[in-house]
Amino acid sequence: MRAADLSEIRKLDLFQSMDEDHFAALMKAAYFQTFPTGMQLITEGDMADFLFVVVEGCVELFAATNGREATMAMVKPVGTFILAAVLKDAVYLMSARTCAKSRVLMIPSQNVRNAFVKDDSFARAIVSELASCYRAVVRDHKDHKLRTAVERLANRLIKYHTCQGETGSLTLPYDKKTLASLLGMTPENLSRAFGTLKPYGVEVDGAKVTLSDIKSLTTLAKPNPLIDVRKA
Amino acid sequence: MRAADLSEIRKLDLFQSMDEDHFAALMKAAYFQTFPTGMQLITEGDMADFLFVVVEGCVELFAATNGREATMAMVKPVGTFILAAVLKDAVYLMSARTCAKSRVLMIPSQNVRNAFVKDDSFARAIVSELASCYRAVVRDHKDHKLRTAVERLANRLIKYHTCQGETGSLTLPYDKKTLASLLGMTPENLSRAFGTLKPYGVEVDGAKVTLSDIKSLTTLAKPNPLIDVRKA
DNA sequence: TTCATTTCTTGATAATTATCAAGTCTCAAC
DNA sequence: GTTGAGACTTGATAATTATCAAGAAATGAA
Repeated sequence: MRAADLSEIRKLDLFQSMDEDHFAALMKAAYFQTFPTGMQLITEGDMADFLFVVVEGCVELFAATNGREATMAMVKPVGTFILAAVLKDAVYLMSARTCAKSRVLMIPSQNVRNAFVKDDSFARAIVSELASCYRAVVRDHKDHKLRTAVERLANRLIKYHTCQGETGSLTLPYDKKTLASLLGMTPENLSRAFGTLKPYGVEVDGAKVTLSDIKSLTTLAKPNPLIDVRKA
Repeated sequence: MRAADLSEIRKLDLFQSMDEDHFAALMKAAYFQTFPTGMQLITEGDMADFLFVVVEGCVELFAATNGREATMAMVKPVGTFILAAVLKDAVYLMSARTCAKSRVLMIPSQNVRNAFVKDDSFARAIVSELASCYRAVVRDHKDHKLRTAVERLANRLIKYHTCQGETGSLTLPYDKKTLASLLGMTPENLSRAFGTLKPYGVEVDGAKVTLSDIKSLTTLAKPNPLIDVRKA
């Protein structure tokens, strides 16, 4: 691994306050690789060999059963995935594929668990990350159990709008097929949901969305801080 | 707190290998209380004051927004809830109420975080518990994104049947309204879903369900070890 | 017991969401 | 340019799920 990469990784929350020796040991065992778009990194059901850290690009977590497939989450820099499986030394519950050219750090599970035991600071960072992931899934689950598809879309648009600086317009971060699956609907329904939101000032042109009546959109969406995250 | 209670709690996975002094300190600050049925213990949005451990009885985790309410999970002995909120020193994302007379251990958040820092064994147990909770929510989320209501019910029945000894019949552990909400449907729809499963050998009489054709029910349900848990 | 409450079920209907089948559009390769 | 693939949209239709209303069954208190 290059020195530049190392110092970059060292800055990540997960490793920042870690002991120097422990960090070096961890990195010695790790792989830092660049993957092209569309590369499947892990498959649900496989044993958790590595902890993954997305340093650049974007990774889609998805799951399938009985011929159906659903996008579970999108991991952006700097985020980890399948931390729980690594800690429990269990199988992955989700598959992962890159949805952009991505730089990914792969740390062998056993080394993560070793470092976890040896390095208290690392352990705390891991727990913080795991708790965050947990809360994110709970939010997502609430979103799905308590809202209709149109409401989920409306809230998602408000979220993107907020994150992108509240300029009155926003850019969808993923293609519509992926966004649809993430929101738990079919691509056809996403199209129609955008149509439903037209009277609320939502205008779509490709990946660009303009919100001309945020007040009425908000009235419809009823965003809830206990479901919709501020950051990211 | 009574000595008998103390020794019982000490046996729980979470505290088992904890240092004696640390355990004593934690328990000195804790409350061990019995609550009647239907008591609301926490409300989503409130700051996480306590970590809860259900020692006896049953607690329902639920969430609400915009006039709608959904059961998110049921916590049975011995299980914790809102661990992530406590560790992150954040607000609860879910509310909780007892759905039976319940004995609950309440440990002040700050004490949990202190013990977490001081006691490595406790920290490891906490992480294991948190990772398990995380994986449980992921499974639940997959269940909802990848299956129809009838499929969710069929798999749930198979799960209960397995847990209760595969005798050809099972007892629903919650009332049907709660079960419906847990499965993400209305009570009316649960009734109809049971009707749909009749041709697959599912006969309902109150809380008792008999499965006379498990093979055909399984063919319909298509249980998946990456969604449906073995234990519990 | 009786009454009242709650739980559960059933029917009718509406809303939501999915599926199937074009059709348009963009974009890149040839 | 032409072609073809993939993304997206739209319409028609079907399946799924929810809502509203009423009735049956179980439960519990007086």
